[in-house]
Amino acid sequence: MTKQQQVILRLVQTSCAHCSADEIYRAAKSEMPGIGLATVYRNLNQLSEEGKIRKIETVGETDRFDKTLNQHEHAVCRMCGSMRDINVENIAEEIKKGLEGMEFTYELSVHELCKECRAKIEKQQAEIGA
Amino acid sequence: MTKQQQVILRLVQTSCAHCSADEIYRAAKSEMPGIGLATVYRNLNQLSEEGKIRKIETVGETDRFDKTLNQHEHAVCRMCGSMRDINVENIAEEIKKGLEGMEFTYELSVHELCKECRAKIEKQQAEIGA
DNA sequence: AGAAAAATGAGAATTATTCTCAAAAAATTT
DNA sequence: AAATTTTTTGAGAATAATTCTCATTTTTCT
Repeated sequence: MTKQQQVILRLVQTSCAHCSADEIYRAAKSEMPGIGLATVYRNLNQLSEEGKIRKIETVGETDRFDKTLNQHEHAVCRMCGSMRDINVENIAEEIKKGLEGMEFTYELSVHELCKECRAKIEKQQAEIGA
Repeated sequence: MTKQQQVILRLVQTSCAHCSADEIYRAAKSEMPGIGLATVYRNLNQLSEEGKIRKIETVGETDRFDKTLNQHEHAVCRMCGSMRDINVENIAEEIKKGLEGMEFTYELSVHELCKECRAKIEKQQAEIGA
């Protein structure tokens, strides 16, 4: 673990919640002036792949990073961009409310493997096994 | 309604489902060679604001456009990018399934007005009224 | 038809993020 | 500890989707 990685991890864990890469970059820069933006991005992605931090991707917003690992969702303010945590269990309820009162809007992005691609992968694996 | 707008609307309604702006652009170009990309984007956004078509925004994917107006969600294949419709009523259920079996991943993007901004707006409206 | 308003198209601008690659740092081997 | 290999860094270029600008064209209104 390099010094840069340590600084970045600590910043995500201790400084502002729901930070953007750029916010982390500026914070990191103030204690390590030579650090590069690419390094910040590289490590943020790496740390989130390792499960040490969580990357929050939202439609229309820049990615943010969070220390909280357990499953929860986020709501972004249309005006000021502030982000707050919302509870997974309430989603269905909140969605229903939202659809009625238009108190909020949401976009659900689901990523899967479609039937065709699943079949393709299974075929490939069978070939390797043969 | 300009000719361009008519062509664009018709293409969304009749050609490929879940088209990207670029796909619409190329299709439009083949029957109206002079059309510009900016015009396609402009009209797609306008049409979706008018509620005549629907813009599908997804984390990590380029925007797509859909003729289907009623509320439903979409699932994108991680490998080939193909998109299929999924039913709104099953969201909570599907999310739960997803969390258990990791058959798919999802990102929920909620957009709202935070308390502070709501208060700000109400204050402004009160001032105008006074 | 003529004037005013709106829409178009070409290309520049924007923005967040990733990529490239030479130099620096870290890890490993002797 | 020196030498060698591997990994990581940092600067800036590249990318890619979308929006913006603005002169020109088209449409609308009278």
